[in-house]
Amino acid sequence: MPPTNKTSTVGRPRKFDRDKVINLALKAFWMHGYDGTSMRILESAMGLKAPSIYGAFGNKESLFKTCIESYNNKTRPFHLKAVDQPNSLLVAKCLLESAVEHMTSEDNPDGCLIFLGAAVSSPSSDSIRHYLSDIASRCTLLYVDRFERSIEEGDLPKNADPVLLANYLIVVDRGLALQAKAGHTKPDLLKIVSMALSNWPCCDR
Amino acid sequence: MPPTNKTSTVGRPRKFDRDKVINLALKAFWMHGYDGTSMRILESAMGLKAPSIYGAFGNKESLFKTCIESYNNKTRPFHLKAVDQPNSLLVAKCLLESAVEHMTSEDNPDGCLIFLGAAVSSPSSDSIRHYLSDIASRCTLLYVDRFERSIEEGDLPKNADPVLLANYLIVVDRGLALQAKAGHTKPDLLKIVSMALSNWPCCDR
DNA sequence: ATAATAATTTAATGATCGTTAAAGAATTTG
DNA sequence: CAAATTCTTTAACGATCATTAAATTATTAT
Repeated sequence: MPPTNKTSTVGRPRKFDRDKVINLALKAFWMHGYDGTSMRILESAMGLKAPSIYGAFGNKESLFKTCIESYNNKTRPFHLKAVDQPNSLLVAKCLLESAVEHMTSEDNPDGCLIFLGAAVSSPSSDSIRHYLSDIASRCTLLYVDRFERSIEEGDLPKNADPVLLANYLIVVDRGLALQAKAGHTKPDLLKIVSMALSNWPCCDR
Repeated sequence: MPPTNKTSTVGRPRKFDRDKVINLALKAFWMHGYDGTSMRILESAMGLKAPSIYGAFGNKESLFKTCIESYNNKTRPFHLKAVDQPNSLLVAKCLLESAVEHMTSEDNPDGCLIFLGAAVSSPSSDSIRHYLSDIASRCTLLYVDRFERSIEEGDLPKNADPVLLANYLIVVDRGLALQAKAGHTKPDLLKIVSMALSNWPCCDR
């Protein structure tokens, strides 16, 4: 049985909120990356001692994956909102603009946990990199499917390449993440988004 | 006096070629990033023991900076070739296409040392991140200047924004680097380049 | 030859890494 | 109450981190 947020009915109850400390750990990973976030950093970020962390989450890698899961749950609505837009240009616009919002929000560290985490590859964390790359791939597929629908619906030309369009968006998205991490501001990034969308092959507008 | 490639005339001569081991270290950093590249990795990559490395390069950080310098010297010709193109579209095309070539070359690790190195930020390597971000900024400026010239020369409209154009290229460049690191192939990336350039605001063509 | 110098080798340093054993504290069950 | 269970705390584990001291080796200068 996997660990849940509910403490067992017997024994000493935990005195921290699981979701709350996941969020704290998430921000630590987001700031420093997987390798850059030591257990000492996690301890102070989460306000817990190592054995409590291990008791609740297994080890550092599974804590990281738990954080990624939480991160995905939080960002999924943005993707669903994007693919729910009425045409492909609005899909792309919605994706990139909420990405910029997400990457430059006051409440969050700069950049994107998934994209930037996949940039690192210490030998010890190759499995982390592949894990994150897989997530990015699944995310791309969501947009490929959406653009195939756009071709059927006629808001993209018949000869449009859904895979290319989706990959293009992901490349811009990734680039924005690195640019945000390098300290560029939200207005600057939004200008780039609008330029990146000015070549979109719409049929209607 | 800073260390040079020439061994002092007196004392035991070094038995390794400085430039050669810089190149070996460079590839190690390129593969694993600054933090991910331990001294053990460097020792085996360079075929040297730690004290020889320290003797020749100071410490890990200054070895890294030496590698970056070498990397810059090797990539500078590509940028100079790009800004030497006759108009801004060709400048952009040359930049992105040689970037893809560079990031997916058989001889090199995937991605871009500068861009991806700046993605990480362990507390210990914040200075590294800023160092790399500065390099990227200087690189951007090169293209800003070039596009200002393009406006004067008339191959960009008078109302074009050179800073935006340069930043757009850098964002795409950074995105391509992450995409390459995630395993995407050269043909895929070149298709994205051509899409990324299809919105270029040329006056002539 | 001897002295001086510098690179290499071996082996170790203290710090920090992720992880865990052992003991103490808090709760439910019988 | 006592027993059982589970979390927290303290303190440590071996491994690895970047770095260096000391001894050895190879070369030039005298």
